[in-house]
Amino acid sequence: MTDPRPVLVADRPQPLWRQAVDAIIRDITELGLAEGMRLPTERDLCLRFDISRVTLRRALQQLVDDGVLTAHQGRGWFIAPAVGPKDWPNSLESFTETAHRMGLTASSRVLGAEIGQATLDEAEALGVAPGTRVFRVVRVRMLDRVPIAIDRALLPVSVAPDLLDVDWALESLYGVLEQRDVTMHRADSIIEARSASDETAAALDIAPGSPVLAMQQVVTDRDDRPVLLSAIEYVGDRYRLRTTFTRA
Amino acid sequence: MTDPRPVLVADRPQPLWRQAVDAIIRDITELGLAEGMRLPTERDLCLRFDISRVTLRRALQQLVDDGVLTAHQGRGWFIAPAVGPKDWPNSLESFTETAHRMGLTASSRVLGAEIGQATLDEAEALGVAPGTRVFRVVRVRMLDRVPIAIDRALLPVSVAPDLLDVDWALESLYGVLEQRDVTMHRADSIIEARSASDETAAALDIAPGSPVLAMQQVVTDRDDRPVLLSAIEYVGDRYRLRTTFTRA
DNA sequence: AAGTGGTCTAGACCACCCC
DNA sequence: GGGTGGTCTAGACCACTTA
Repeated sequence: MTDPRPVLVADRPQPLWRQAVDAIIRDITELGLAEGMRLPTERDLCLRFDISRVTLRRALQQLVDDGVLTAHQGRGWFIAPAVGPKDWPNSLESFTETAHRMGLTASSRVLGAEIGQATLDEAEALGVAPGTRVFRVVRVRMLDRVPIAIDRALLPVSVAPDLLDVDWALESLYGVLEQRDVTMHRADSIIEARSASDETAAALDIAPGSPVLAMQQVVTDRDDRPVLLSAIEYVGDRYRLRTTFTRA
Repeated sequence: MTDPRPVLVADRPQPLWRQAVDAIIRDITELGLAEGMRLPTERDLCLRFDISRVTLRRALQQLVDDGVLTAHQGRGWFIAPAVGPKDWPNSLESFTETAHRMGLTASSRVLGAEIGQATLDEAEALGVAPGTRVFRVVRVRMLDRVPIAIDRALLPVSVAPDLLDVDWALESLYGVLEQRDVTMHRADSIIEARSASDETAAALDIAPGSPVLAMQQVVTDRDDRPVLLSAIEYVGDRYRLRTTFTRA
């Protein structure tokens, strides 16, 4: 027989504890282990991965931080209740993603898509020079054909080219941008209640003056560079926004 | 001379690594170390706390998770850029605190304060039995005498006693609760735009049907136990809500 | 009593940064 | 080259759960 080879490779493209994290996640996803199920004991996992207990526990700790596992002293390690994006403190979701999560179909009616010049306010929010060429798209967002919101988005053409060619009635802005390697990491948002303007009311098929939930967002990438301005007005009784506030 | 005593006690009310975390935080705050300053080397800190390097690193890792420190390989440990409350993703602020931050004075007109029984919905949200004795207070919240919102708060009397004796026209609910050692850590919030009911409109001195921003919150303590239900309706054009969404 | 996770150690080697 | 953090180990003891 040959020597028993370590399950995890010895030379390190990745630290052993990182490999253990990946291996455990793979086990959970591939074996389809459900929430609440028990893992093998730490000592067994050490044998299986051929690593020390300290190293294994570093991996387990990481998985706790990631919300994958929980430990119960004297009992064992258990798979944590699955937290979907909805349980995440404040996940930035596109309209399309939210629709999917709720089992609905998102679509749009395009009211306008053009390339123009950034106004003073827009330029300031985006951190570019006034007059910079920007792409604008105005859409009525619908869930299963029901108009839910009117969405005015704006971004510098330098962020992503060729946006005029996209079929905005079907495509998701977030999806399109991510295809073009634009990362959207944070959205600073201002929210208020307003009366629908005549124009907005007509687009959304509601009475003028009806309450709408207006949200203005500056979306930035991982380096805090603004990539997108978004102004959405949701029909008051057709949308709810969820968020979480925490206190130090 | 006596024996040199360990800096950290040997018998453990707290794990050694936890004590090290506290000691380092104390150093930073008491010595007023500024962002970007370097800490002693790991080996020095081990000597000082009389703990092993593994244990020290457990503490340092915790401080990284808490956003207090950052490590640079080959260079040392550094104090992370201070994140003020304003940089905090979503700080939970009371109406009074927000007013202070903006340099305004918060006051209230009390529409009702009583002890009653929790309804089925309230009991479910609070995680108590229906009929549990709860304290309710309804207030019109004002900034510099201008009515801004109507606030309906509810909490089990078991959380804090004697709430009927408080002068709610002047006191802050958060302030009163914190005096009674109730910690408010998280507020899961649902936000929507609504038309003001006749009752709400009268209380807020606006036209019936005007848009209001309605926010319902379940406020929980550090152990995720619900301590407070809050339903606030803000006058549409007198309030804006700020929040931040992030993406994985 | 046996098994589980929780904590802790002393020592080693490596990768990276700076002089 | 010398100092720093990054990783890893084998072994020990404790606290908690379960039977």
